Amino acid sequence: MNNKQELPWDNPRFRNWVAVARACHVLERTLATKLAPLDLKPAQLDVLMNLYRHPGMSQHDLARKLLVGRSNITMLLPQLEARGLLRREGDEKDKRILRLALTEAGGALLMQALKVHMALIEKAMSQSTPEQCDMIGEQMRKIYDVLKDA
Amino acid sequence: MNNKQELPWDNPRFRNWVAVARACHVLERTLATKLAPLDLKPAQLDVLMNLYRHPGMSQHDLARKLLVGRSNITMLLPQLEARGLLRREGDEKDKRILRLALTEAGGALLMQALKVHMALIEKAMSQSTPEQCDMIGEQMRKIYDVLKDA
DNA sequence: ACATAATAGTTCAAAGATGAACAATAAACA
DNA sequence: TGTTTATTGTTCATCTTTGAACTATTATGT
Repeated sequence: MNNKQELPWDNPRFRNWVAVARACHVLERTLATKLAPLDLKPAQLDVLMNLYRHPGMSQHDLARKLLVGRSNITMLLPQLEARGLLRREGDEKDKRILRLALTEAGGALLMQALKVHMALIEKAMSQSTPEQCDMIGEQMRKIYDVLKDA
Repeated sequence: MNNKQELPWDNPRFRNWVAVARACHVLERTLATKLAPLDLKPAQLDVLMNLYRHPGMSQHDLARKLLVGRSNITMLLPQLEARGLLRREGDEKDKRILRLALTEAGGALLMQALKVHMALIEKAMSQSTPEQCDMIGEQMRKIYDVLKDA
């Protein structure tokens, strides 16, 4: 047997990444419960956030931003559209594309949800110094870049 | 309108946390595809890893380790048990409890999967210095501690 | 122009995750 | 002891997520 293989638990990179994953998981979970009063789920909040920042984006663009399949978007949007939180209108030039935008109500709900989200992130990240926080963000962006098309 | 509210995108903590979440998401996704040849999903690998480190743990303990509901475990284990990767046997003293342990085959598959997982994490984290890596882990453990019972 | 590729979005079936209600067992305590 | 409360694991209905077809539209190449 190849027992000479270093066990991952002795490897700092492994242990530290596990910590990242756990922190992510628990924050996502907590966010879900805190958003419940607004009748919003984290995935839906992600949609609203992206539409706020990139009005007029297509469903395909949105799916890529959210690291999610296109069909997921198709299933996700009608609920939000029915609640009057966003609009979908066909592109003039390319009839395949649906352009997405927040409605007024969508923007208002987003602002409420962002307060919740911000408060949670503040609580989580306020234990790090600004320098540590920036460094973490920097490293994570590197990770994303390395893996995004692997 | 309360436009004085600082928008989260201008807030370093927010931006940096978003980067963490995205890195996590993309790594999990990548892991899923790399694990596919072994017919293992990340959630199943998590089970095997925990049983390796904590043989004899109960399903309840496992659920808490994985930050997941007990029913999730109930649905997850039979597949792995049927593949002969783990054993479930009732506790002598407390007949409610099922004690879990890897089989030989489970351990062997785990070792294969760990190579894949390690390689991926190495690829992701090798861009950070050991000091940065440790600092990230340290901060993430703090986040977990703050949120774990919130 | 015409045939072929690629792209945007949808549909659908299968797999996963979740939480509430439940059965069996153990613990607390009167 | 007997009754109440907690705990463990399961079941079940519901909701998400996913990936593989599929349709409609646009781009590409000859």
